[in-house]
Amino acid sequence: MTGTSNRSVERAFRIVDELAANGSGRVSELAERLDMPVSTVHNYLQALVSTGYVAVEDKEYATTTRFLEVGHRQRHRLEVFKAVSDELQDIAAETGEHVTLLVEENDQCVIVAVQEGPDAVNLFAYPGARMPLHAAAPGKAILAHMPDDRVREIIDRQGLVEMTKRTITDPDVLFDQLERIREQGYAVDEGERIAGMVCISAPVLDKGDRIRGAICVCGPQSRIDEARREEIAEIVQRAANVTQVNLDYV
Amino acid sequence: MTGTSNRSVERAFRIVDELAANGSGRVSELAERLDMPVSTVHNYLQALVSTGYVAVEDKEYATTTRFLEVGHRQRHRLEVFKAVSDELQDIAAETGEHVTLLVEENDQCVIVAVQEGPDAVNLFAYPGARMPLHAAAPGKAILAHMPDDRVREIIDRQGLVEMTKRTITDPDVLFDQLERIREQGYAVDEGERIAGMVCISAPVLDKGDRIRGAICVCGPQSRIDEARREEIAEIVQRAANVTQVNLDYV
DNA sequence: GTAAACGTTCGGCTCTGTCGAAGAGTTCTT
DNA sequence: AAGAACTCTTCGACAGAGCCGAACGTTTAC
Repeated sequence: MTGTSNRSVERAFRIVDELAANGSGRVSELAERLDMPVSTVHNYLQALVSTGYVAVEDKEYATTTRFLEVGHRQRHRLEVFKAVSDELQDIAAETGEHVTLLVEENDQCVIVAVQEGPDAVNLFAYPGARMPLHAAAPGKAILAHMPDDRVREIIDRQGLVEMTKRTITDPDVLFDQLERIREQGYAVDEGERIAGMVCISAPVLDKGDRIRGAICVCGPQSRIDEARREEIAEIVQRAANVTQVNLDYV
Repeated sequence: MTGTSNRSVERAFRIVDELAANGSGRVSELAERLDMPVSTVHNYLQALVSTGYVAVEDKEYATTTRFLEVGHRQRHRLEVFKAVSDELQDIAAETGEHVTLLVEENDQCVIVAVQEGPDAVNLFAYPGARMPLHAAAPGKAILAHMPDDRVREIIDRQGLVEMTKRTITDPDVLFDQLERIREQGYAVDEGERIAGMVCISAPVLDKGDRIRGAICVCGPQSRIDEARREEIAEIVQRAANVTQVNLDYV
């Protein structure tokens, strides 16, 4: 949080980010894109290869499965991930839609697990995908159960970025909604993050009422009318409840 | 490959490895385990946090979901992963056992995807998990379709480490087996990597006969007799075949 | 309330990462 | 074929970045 940092570490991960974004890259290509000297990039890539986190084949550098490994290990230690166990799959089967488990991390809302039901639309949703907390149902469900001043801090740091015309960009409107979410026990968004998509999400709280994550169902607006929305809200809340119980016995 | 390296990068990833291995860690704990000065570890952790790959909560440092993200993005670019699509799930349902997709990376055999059938035994198998190529059916299936001198190089670099009493440790025996695997189209191991487990695996080749990965079914010896083994071999080979066809049309 | 353990900041020294330039390959053009 | 244009890799001298001991805060334990 203070100014202390390490240039090499920063640069190494900038290269990793670039590789992850583009799938792979060559020395000079990366050098140009990152605005670093070719020989420097070359050195970093060598160093990264020797760690095993990057591999090279025919001068094409790419991240290795080590990232998958580290990611999966971490996920398995996320208590809420263990606690949700088969619930996601059950909901996906029951609703047919796209089901996700999300947690808060670094002021953002991150997908931890994805389960696609038989009718799920093809979203760009994969474990690790990030989105702003204010701009979707799961994020709002999470914010609703954070202390108000923490929410304010997050708004200060991240702002209320507009993702679609319907995204909430006024803090007062947001706080009103959070209040309502607490009352009704679940959150809804209609195209606030992705136009034409409806998301319904219930928070997962632990024994001490601390927010641990959210379970979310997403589907196209055309398929999810008022009645179906309540139906799904029921299902999602039930799953969140089961998860909460599991959480306390882990 | 040459001596060129970068101490900071090495150290940063050593810390990441340590965090991944133990789930999380505190400054002094890591300092001791990695034999580095406390202040140095502190600096690195700060740097890592600022990259977003590590997060800290109550002095506990842990890797973030960023690793999951990078890993999943990479996986989606693995052609063989796309090509195998729903085959794994189908095999898992059909056989009831533990089904995996594996590829070669850095002289090792790495799990890319896991699908557990209803009767699957609880293996310590997750995406990113690594094993020696010579010590299990999928690795042997992969080796069988590499040029001989490449296999020799791998043996030279990695050795034939003994994992159980049945692991192949003699190069001649290994080469004989590879020959047989090529003839019969699939590989088998009986407790060569994990005592009591039988694995049956078929290679996935592309148009140019280059090896791209292997599909593997694992189950307890007690449940998989000679007849069932052939049955599974059929299924695995069929799936590998479908994958190969998909691969050529991606 | 005191002691012990841990986390964080500071700053001077040194070693390490840095990057230009040259060398070695590779691919495309003429 | 031979050159031109490119990329990758090696080398080495220099400067500034990382390093770590020690001092300072802060938390935990007893």
